[in-house]
Amino acid sequence: MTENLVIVESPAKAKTIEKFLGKDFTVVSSFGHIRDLEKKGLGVEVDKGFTPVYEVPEEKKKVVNELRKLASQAKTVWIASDEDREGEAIAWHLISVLGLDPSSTRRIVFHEITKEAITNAVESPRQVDMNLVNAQQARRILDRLVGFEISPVLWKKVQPSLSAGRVQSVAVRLLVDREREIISFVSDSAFRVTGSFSGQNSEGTEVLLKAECPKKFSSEAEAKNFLVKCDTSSFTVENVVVKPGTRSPAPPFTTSTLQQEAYRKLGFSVAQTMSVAQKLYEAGKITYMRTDSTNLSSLALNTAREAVTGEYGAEYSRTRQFKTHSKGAQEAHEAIRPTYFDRKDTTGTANERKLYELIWRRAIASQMADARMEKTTITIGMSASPYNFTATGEVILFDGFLKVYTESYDSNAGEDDKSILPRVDKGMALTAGIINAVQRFTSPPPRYTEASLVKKLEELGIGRPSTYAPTISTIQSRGYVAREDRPGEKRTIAQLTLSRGKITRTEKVEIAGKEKSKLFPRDIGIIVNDFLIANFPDILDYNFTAGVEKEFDEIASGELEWDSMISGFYRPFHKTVDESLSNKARMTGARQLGNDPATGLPVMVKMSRFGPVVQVGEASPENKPRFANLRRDQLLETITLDEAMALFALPRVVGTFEESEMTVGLGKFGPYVKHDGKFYSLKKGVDDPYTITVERAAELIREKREGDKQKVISEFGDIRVLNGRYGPYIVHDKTNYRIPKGSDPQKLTREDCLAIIEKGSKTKSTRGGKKK
DNA sequence: CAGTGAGCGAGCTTCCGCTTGACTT
Repeated sequence: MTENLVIVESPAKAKTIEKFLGKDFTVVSSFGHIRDLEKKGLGVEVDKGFTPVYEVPEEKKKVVNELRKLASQAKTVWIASDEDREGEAIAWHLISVLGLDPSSTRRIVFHEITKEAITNAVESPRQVDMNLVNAQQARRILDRLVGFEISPVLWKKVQPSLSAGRVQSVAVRLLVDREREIISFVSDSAFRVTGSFSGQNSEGTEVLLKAECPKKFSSEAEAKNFLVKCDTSSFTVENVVVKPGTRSPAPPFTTSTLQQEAYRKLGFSVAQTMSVAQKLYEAGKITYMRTDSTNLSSLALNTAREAVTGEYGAEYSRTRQFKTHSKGAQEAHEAIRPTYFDRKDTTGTANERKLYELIWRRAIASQMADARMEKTTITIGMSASPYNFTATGEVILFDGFLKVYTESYDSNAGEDDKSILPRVDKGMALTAGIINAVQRFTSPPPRYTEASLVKKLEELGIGRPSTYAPTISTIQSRGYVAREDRPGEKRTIAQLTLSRGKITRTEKVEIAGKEKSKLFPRDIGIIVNDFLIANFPDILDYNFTAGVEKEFDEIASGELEWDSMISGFYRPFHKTVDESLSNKARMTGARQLGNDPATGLPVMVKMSRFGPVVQVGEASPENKPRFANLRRDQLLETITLDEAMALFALPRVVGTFEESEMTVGLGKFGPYVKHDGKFYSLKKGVDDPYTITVERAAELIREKREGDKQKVISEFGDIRVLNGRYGPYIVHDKTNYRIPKGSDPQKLTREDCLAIIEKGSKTKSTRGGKKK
C-alpha cells in the first residue's frame, strides 16, 4: 500500500523525483499521452458538436493497467505532468481513464527538477484547469480534421498514401518557395578590389597592411579604369578610428538551437542529435532535451557560477537569466544544460561525448562575462580618385565567454579577415603593392538544411520541440523533399592585377552552387504544394498556426468556447474539401516541352505512377509512347527539351563481350553495364555511362567476376560459405547465418554448416517482416 | 536490384504532440 502516488510524463524524471520526495511517495511515469483520438476514422463526431472519440492505443494499455492498479492502492494521487497545454490534457485523461476522483486528485506542477521546486509544488496543489484542457482538445481536433480531411483529397487527386497537415505542409511550402526563388534568381557580378600597402610609421617601423575598396565596380571596364587611377595615385592614411565593442554569449540551448549547432559544429542530423541527447538525458547527464525555454533554475545559476569562478576566475563569471523569445513557447522545462556544471566532459560513445561537451560549453558560456574588444578601421585616401580603401581589424582585450564558446553561423560568404592591424598614423604616406580586382558573383538565397528549416519553423511558431525531428523525417519519407548533395558547376571569373605599373588579366575557375546535405523539394512535393495552395490557401499561409494559436490562448483563458472555435473553422473548411473533391482534374505536373527534333512528335514531362518521366508521342491503342525517367537532380518545372531528349541516350549498346551485347544504362542504384542478364555497376567518379568504352565495360565485368570468386569460400549445394562486408557468413535458403567465434570458415564442412543453421534458426526471433 | 508508364477498382494510406522502447544489418 502506497501512501502517495505521483505520476509524471517521463520515466527518467520519475527516477530523479523519487529521490527528492522520500519513501512516502512512489513516483511513476505515464510515458506521455495515454489516450488519443481513435486511430481509425475521423475520431471526431462532427454532427454532435465535434465530440472527440478517445481510445487508449494498444501500445499504451499495459501502462494504463499498471497505473490503474497503483492508483487504486494509493491514498492520494498526485499528477505532475508538465505545466503546459499538453501536460494539462494528460492530467485530465489520467483522471478520466484511471477513474480518479477529480476533487481529491492533486494536480501539481514544477518547471525545474530541484528539491526546492518539488517541495514547493507539493505544498500548493491545485485542480485540473479545464480551460487549458479544452485548448488542447481544440488543437488536437483541428489537427485531426485538417490532416484526415485533406490527405484523402490528395489520394484521389494526386497519388495514394500522401499526406497533408498544419505543420508538414507549411514546412514543404518553405522549401518549395525557396527553390523557386533560387530558380528565378539571376546572378549578377561585380569587381571587388583589394590591395596591399606599405609605409613607415612615426616609430620608424616598416608596416604592411591589406585593405579593400568599399566601392564595387559593376563592369570589368570600370574596374580596369580604377586600377589605372590607382597606378598614378598616391596613398595616405586619412583616418584611424578605434572603437571599443563588446560581445555577449548566446543563451543556453533549446531543442531548436541545439539541433542547429549540433548540425553546424558536429554535422549531426536533427534526428541524430535528439537520439544522442536522449541517451545523455537517460544517463542523468543533461536536463530534458525537448524544451523551448532558455530559463535556468536558481540551482543551475549558482552551480554554474561556482564552476566558472573555480575554473576561470571570478572576473569571468556573470550570472544571467535569458528571456525566451520564440513564438508560442510554453516553457514547461528548463533550458538544456548539464546536470552538473563541474563535469566538463563525460564518458560514453564519441557522439555522446561531443554533444555533451557542446551543451556544457554553451551553458557555461551563457554564465560568463562579455568579451571586450577594440575594433580599428583605417581609411586610406587616394589622390587620383574619390574612392578609398579601408582595413578593419579587431583586437580582443578580454576574452570573457569566448574562452569557452563561439556560436557558428550559416553563411556562404567568406568570413571577414579580422586580424590585428599594425600601428599607423594619420597622414602617413603609403606605397601600393599589388592591387587585385576580382570578379564576384552574387549568390541566390541558400537552400535549407534540416536544422535551418527547424529554425524557420520555430520562428513562425509552427511545430513543437517534440515534433521538429519527426516532421523533418515525415516530409522526407513522403518523398516531398530529399536531403542531398550537389557537386556544383564550374564558372570562370576574371581577375585584373596591377603590379609595378602593369595591368594583367587572368581567368580563374571557381565552383558555384555546390551543396552538402541540403533539403531539395522533389516533384511530388511541388505538385502537392501547388495543389494545396490552390485549394487551401488559408491553411498553407505561414501565419495560419499563429492565428489559431491565438484562439487556443483565448480558449485557455476562458474567453472563447472551444467548440465554437472549431465550428467556425470547420464549416468553410469542409466546404472547400468537398469542392476540391468534385473538381475532376488530377494534378500531374504535366508540361509540354515542344517537339522531338528527330520525329516531330510532341514531348511532355509529367508525374507518372513511378515518378517523373519524359513522354515522347501520344498514347493510343496502336502506339506506345517512349518514356524516360528524369534524373534526381532534374525537376518537371525546369527541365528543357534538350535535357529531356538527352535522357533517351541511355540505355545504349556499347559493344559485345563473349558474344553477347553489353548495354549501359542508368538504374535505381546508378549507372550499370548489363551483360548476359547480369548487372555490373560502373565505378563512381571514374566511369561515365555516356562515354564508357567497350574495353572498359569488359574490364568491369572481369573485375566483378574476380571479386565474386574471392567471395565464395566454399559451396555445398544449397549451402554456401561467403565472404561479406562484415566477415564470413553462411547463406542458406536466402537467410544469412553468423559463423560462431573460434571456428575457421575455411574448414567448415557441410555438417558444421547445417549445425549452425539449425542452431541459428532456433535463436533467430522475429526476422522483421516485410520492409518497404 | 537495374521495371514500370492505361485500366478493372478491393482495401489500404493520413494529422500533431506527449513519451520510450524494440527492432534490423
